Amino acid sequence: MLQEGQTNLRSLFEKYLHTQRIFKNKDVLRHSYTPRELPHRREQIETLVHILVPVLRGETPSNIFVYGKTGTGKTVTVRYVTEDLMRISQKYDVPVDVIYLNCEIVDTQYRVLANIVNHFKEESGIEVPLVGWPTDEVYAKLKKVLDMKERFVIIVLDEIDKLVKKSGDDILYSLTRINTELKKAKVSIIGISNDLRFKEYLDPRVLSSLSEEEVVFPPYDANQLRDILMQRAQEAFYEGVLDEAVVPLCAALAAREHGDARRALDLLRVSGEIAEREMAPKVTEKHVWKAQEKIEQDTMEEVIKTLPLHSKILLYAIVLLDENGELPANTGDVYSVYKDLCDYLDLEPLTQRRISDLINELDMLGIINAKVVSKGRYGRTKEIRLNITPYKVKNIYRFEETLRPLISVSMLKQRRLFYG
DNA sequence: GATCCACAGGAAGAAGGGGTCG
DNA sequence: CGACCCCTTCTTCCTGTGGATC
Repeated sequence: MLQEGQTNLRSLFEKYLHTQRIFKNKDVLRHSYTPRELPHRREQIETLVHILVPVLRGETPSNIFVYGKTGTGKTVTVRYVTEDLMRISQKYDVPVDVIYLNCEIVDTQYRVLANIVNHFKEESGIEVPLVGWPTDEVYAKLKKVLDMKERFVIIVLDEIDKLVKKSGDDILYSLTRINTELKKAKVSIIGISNDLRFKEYLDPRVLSSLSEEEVVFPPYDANQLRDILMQRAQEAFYEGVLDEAVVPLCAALAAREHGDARRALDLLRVSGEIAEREMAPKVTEKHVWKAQEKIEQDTMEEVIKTLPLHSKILLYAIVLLDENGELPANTGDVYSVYKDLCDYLDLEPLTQRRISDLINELDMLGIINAKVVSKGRYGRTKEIRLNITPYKVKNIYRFEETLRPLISVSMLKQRRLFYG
């Protein structure tokens, strides 16, 4: 029995092992990968280098504020330039430290300071615990650690908008002025943000010192995305497995979504994964379309999972109407089914006024379509349609304690609920 | 043209959570 | 710690409305 199971398993593995390989190195397509060349970012690279080059002459560089939408190459470019700077600085014997912090994770004043101090822990022997110390003591330690020798410290604060939104701009105020309190070390800051309005939240004093220099990253167009993908595809895939049309299609689809290079890379990677699973010899346009659909479905699934409870019940009411062939339905229909579902779950239903707003929210999220129409004599209402398959919704609810009972609910023609 | 349906969606305020300050 | 404010969610009450039908 066991013997047989083992052979089966082995042969199953072998079946996959010996099929055509698609990926040579999939990591090249990941967001975190820093390529050797950055196409179409030459201008930004040169600007950054120009701002940072004083370091090599022993002068403090300006603080830099970098902004642009997601997937425009901000992070990867800053990493590329700072890594190069580190390399060159060793050659010129200038001590430079680059500290990269992602403020989505390091999102409080304390954590930022602690992370910087701990960056030097091997050299200084000082380590700050992740919680517990008073903030000003960490700040004092930071000054001490930085000032242990002559050096330049470049602090990269990625997604700096998240930090400011959560913890205010005090930390930035301290950091931009820390140089006046240091004798040996010099600190510069590179702030990266994809929220342009974020500058409005800043104290004018912080803003002026933080954005001594600004570097803007415009979105890529389809041609530029194609170049980026081409370059990565060469390293990521085996020769000849990519159909000619694949890269241009990925680029075009991603360009439609405000020129997001991450999206383009995801598309290419998922296309390859789908082709691999299908054991296809080549990645074709067909796989790209499937990948596009899969990515959209995945994000949609994520959105539904995080919906508040009553929006989920409301969505289920629409799902039931859809299964019964009663879409498009209007607000009143949906509300009455929703109320019945609340009854069944033993929950107080929300008012129709509130549900009307929730319907608009689902519409904004693209899960449903709600259009205001006038039916003359028969009133003004919304026409509500479903944008996903009922099956997907049920699949998600299957894993949720409170909503699982709904899966066994169906609806009879007279719109009476039936629990089977 | 008047009527009138079935809501849309604005206003105000209650209730509750979260954060801040002295 | 309470007092305070702000924000979100939700209710109550309300006025407004496009166009088929009378």
